[in-house]
This record gives sequence, structure tokens and C-alpha cells, in this order.
Amino acid sequence: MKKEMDLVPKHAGAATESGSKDIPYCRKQKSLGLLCSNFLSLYDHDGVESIGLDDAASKLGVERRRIYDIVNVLESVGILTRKAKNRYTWKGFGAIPKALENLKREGLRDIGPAADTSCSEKVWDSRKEKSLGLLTQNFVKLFLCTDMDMISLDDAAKLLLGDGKHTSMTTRTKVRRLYDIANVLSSMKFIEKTHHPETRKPAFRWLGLTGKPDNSTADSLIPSDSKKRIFGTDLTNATTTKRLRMDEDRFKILKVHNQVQVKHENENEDETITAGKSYQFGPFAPANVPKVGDSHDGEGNEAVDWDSLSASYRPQYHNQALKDLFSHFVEAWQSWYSEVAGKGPMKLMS
DNA sequence: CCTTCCCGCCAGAAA
DNA sequence: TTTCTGGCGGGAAGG
Repeated sequence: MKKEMDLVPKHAGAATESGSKDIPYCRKQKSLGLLCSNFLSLYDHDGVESIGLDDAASKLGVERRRIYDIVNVLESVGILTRKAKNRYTWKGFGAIPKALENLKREGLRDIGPAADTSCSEKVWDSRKEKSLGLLTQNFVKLFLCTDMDMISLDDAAKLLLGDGKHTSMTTRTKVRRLYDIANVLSSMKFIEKTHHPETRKPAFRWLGLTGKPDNSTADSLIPSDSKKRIFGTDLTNATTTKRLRMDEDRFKILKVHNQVQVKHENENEDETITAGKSYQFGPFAPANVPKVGDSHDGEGNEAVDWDSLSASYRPQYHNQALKDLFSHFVEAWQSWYSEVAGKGPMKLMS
């Protein structure tokens, strides 16, 4: 049921919408990152367990196509699960640790072992092989299974080429996808955009779960990070053998720094494993703060306070009551976070 | 100019 | 068939 009610496409300008001082059209308000924040805010409620794509699309005021993008990456991180056609199941943030743990395990498995000359036990589905979801997982794996703490989308694209080495437009396309993925992961604060020290090239740094043993210093909920080395601290030594060699397929990195600390108890099969507790999430706040009024104050300078970093100016969706959702969103997250951060035996799982 | 990346066409895959 | 999914890349906003 989608008629030709679109508009707003082609040339900017033309405000074909309810009379008002319509905005000229701001691309930033249509970003996947913002959409992701809104999506999360909209469904992170007690009673929510099933999500209809049509409902999401209309509630968020976007076309169906966009919802697929969001949903695919969220599923990659465990927040959602596809239940049926047009239907997803909300798993919540509590499902994230486990999902990442699994990704890490998978990633480490692929890397380590002897050279696998055509040892793909999995039949790489020709189609899914290039799905946004898989790309997302592989991108995340780079952060979780490598000692690289800063990755540029270009490098990621090269490393994640399912196979072949077509170095041409294949990479371009891949990078386009990665931009999309990076945007939503950024909105969830799993990663953050930065710049490579040397090369002024933009790159992303992981802010999410840390594999550090335990010993969580404090419980700085939503810490104003700014400068906290999460992975750094290469306590092993200064072996800067940090070069990666991307041979044929897959990505091959060496030195797997950081231990996931997979619960030691039973090398049991996956499924229902109580995730470890020593995790540390980066600040996880909606990418946009209520921030009333526009006032495009001075652009962010050097300081990357996530106050100004929140690249979002007023929710403009022809929706309503999104602000309230945001606050709830933050609360819910903090609640869960403290539960994990706190040494107390949590129950997790759901 | 170059980087970021939204839009939506349209081809496969279900129903 | 229709409907659902979601690659893919043009080309415009942003810097």
C-alpha cells in the first residue's frame, strides 16, 4: 500500500507539504542514523515485542525501503530478529552482548586456523553474501577481532570483500554501504568517527563493548568519554606488528588482542549462555538530544562533546511526541547498562 | 573540487 | 500473479 505520495525528491526546494515555513530540505534529517535513533526510541518500550514494518514506516515517516536498511543492521547486532514477513521481534539491548560475543567467536575462528584452501564449510549464499546485514557483522568483527582500533571505511571495504579482489567499483559500492552502516552504528554509539592520527583520513573507532577482563573502574553512566582509550593499552608489549595482510579472501589479521572472556563454565553450544559481566559500553545515547529551537550555533570545533556532536537539529518528522521517546530511550539504556556494569549478578537473557 | 550517502529503480524471492 | 526484500549506483547535499 504505497501510493504515489512521495514527492520531495528531485530538485530541492518546492515545499510540497502542509503549509508552513517548510524547510528547504535538509539531507541530514533524513539520515539513517537519525532514523535509527527514532526507530529505537519508538520501540524500546515495555510492551513492545513485535514490530511491523509498515507500522514503523508510517510512524517514522519514511518509505519502506529505509526500514529494511535499519532493521537489517539492528538485527546484525542482536536487537531485533526477523519473525515473519513484515514482522520483527524486539529483543532489546540486552541481547547485544551475546550477539557481539558470537560475532567475535565467529571472527576469531575464521582468522586463526591454518590456511584454508577452499575450506569454506559454509555455502556462501551468492545473494546474502553482499547483504547489508552480513556486511555489518563483518565490519563489527573487524573491531572485535583485530587489534586495529581505527578503521577507515575504505580499508574496511577492501578487507571485507567477500572474496575476489575486484578493485574498482566494487569497492565504491561497498564503501557506500559502509557509510550507511557506520551511520547507524554511530547513532547507537557503537562506533565514533575520528581521524587517523597521521593521515588526516577519517576513520572509525569502536566504543562499544570492551573485552577488558573485569575491573570496571566505576559506573560512569553515559560518561562524556572524549578521550578514553578503550582497547589501547597494549599491555603485552609494544609489538607494533600491526599490519594486516589481506590475501585472497576474507580478512586476515594477526594478533588478536583482547580476550572476550567468554564465560568459562561449559564450552557448551551457543544458545542461552549467560554473558559475562565485564563489559563496558560506550555512551549510548540517542544521536539527537531534544535541543529545542534551532540555533545552529557555532559548528563543533575540536572538542567532540557529544552534545554538539549530535548531528541532529530538531526532529522534523511529521510525527509527534518524539522527545518523550528519547528520554525514555536514554533511561531504558542506563537502566540496563547499570545492571551489567554493576558487579551484581544480573540475570540478563530474555 | 572531493566526500558523504539518500533516493528509489528494479530484480530476485516469497506469498 | 502480487507483494515483499533489499542490491545497487546515480547524482545531489555537504564540506
